[in-house]
Amino acid sequence: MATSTVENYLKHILLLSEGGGELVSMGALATSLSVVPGTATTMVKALADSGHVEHRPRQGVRLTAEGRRLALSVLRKHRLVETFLVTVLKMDWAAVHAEAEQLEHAISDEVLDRLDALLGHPDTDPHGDPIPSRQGKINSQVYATLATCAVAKPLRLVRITDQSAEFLQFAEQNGLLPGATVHVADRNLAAGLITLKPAKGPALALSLAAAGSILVQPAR
Amino acid sequence: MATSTVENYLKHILLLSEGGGELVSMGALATSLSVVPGTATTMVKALADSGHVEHRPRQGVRLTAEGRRLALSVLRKHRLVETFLVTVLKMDWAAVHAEAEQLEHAISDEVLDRLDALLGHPDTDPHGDPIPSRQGKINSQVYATLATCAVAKPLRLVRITDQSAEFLQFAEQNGLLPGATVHVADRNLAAGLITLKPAKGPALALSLAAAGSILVQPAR
DNA sequence: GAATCTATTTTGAGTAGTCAAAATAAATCC
DNA sequence: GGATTTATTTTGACTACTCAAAATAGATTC
Ligand SMILES: [Mn+2]
Ligand SMILES: [Mn+2]
Ligand SMILES: [Mn+2]
Ligand SMILES: [Mn+2]
Repeated sequence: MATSTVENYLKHILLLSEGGGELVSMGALATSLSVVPGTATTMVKALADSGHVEHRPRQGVRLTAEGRRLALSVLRKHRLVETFLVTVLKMDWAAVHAEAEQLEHAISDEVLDRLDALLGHPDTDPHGDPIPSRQGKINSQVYATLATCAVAKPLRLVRITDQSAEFLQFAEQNGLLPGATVHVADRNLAAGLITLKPAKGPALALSLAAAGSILVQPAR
Repeated sequence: MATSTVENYLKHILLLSEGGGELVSMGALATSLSVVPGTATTMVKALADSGHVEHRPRQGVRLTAEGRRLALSVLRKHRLVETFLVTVLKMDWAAVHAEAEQLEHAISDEVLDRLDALLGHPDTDPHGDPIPSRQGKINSQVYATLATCAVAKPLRLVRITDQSAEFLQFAEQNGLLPGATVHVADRNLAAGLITLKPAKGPALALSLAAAGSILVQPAR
């Protein structure tokens, strides 16, 4: 059995590599896992020995097929657990990430399957993050963000990629949940902000950085 | 935070000490945890340094108030998780022990409270094991077993103390679930077995050893 | 009151993961 | 092309377990 440390390394490599393909630098991986770079190097070499990753010294890491399989299974657990915590236990969507970070390592495949069925086989979690299928398929569709989308067109909010509790709380307060309908009233590159008009509720201003972590698609 | 190893040691000490009071021998503890005796000694000394237990060299261990508090909280998580797995996810009651053994270390107090509410604040788990309250109170009532109870009197089945998957499967197959009504038709000390008559279903024979792991109380 | 048996403890060593700090390689600057 | 900056790797050390095997303390037997 893979330890939870191994599972975390693989999941972070997957998330940092745009789906598993690109090389991930030791620095980025170390930062993402909150360890020092030397630790990441040491662990990645062990992961390479066990066949979970390919390590190109001085260049980065990449998942092997087996590593990717395991990483996707951890990600599936993480996101199904988040969904359960929000939809069944009615927990705050800003709090569930920390919980799922632990539970993803403690849940068996058997429990996961039953959770999946109980939830009606959802394909996204409460944040709009795609849930990998049992077979390891994951929706990798590329969406526009509020920083890059068309102005003055109706949009459906798809996903919030900034997982920080503060941002999620802010988003919820302003009705910015996946499924909500909005449009960008104005985008001012010079000032570095956009004005957003939700279908319901008052207009609000967002920095381009914040806008960039909200994914949308054309509505209707 | 206590590691899951520490949590397991404390929980096993609690379970082996009839509620936390009596001294538990290193041998019994080591067997219960599936480690060699030297390992148990080493860990118990560390646990004593951190104030979770009192170690009487050559005699045994006992929980401190703090150790007991922590052990009860782990036990509460274990049993509420088992209850959730059986009543919500409809899992086999013989399989949930292994699952809960992991999940008990990954569940936060916040999630636990919500699980408890979802389940309607149960006071026993699917096996009839008492669930400690949030405050650490636990029903320590002493029950008769099918090996010691009155013969030919109506009985209500209270609890199955043998947690092995085989025995639980056997019990379920024969309708021996907590709440079931039975009576002991005959007890033959010489042959070492009893004949049990469930309210519904055919009579069946049980060894005294097996009978001793089924707790009952007078029905009606 | 020794000799023996049994449970416990100690010792030495190994695995998994981590950090601090020094060494090294690669990229960038002049 | 040589010096400097930056990222990565290596080294040495530490924590939290764990086991095998030797040492020891008690209890039991003769
Ligand atoms: Mn995690
Ligand atoms: Mn999510
Ligand atoms: Mn456990
Ligand atoms: Mn139980």
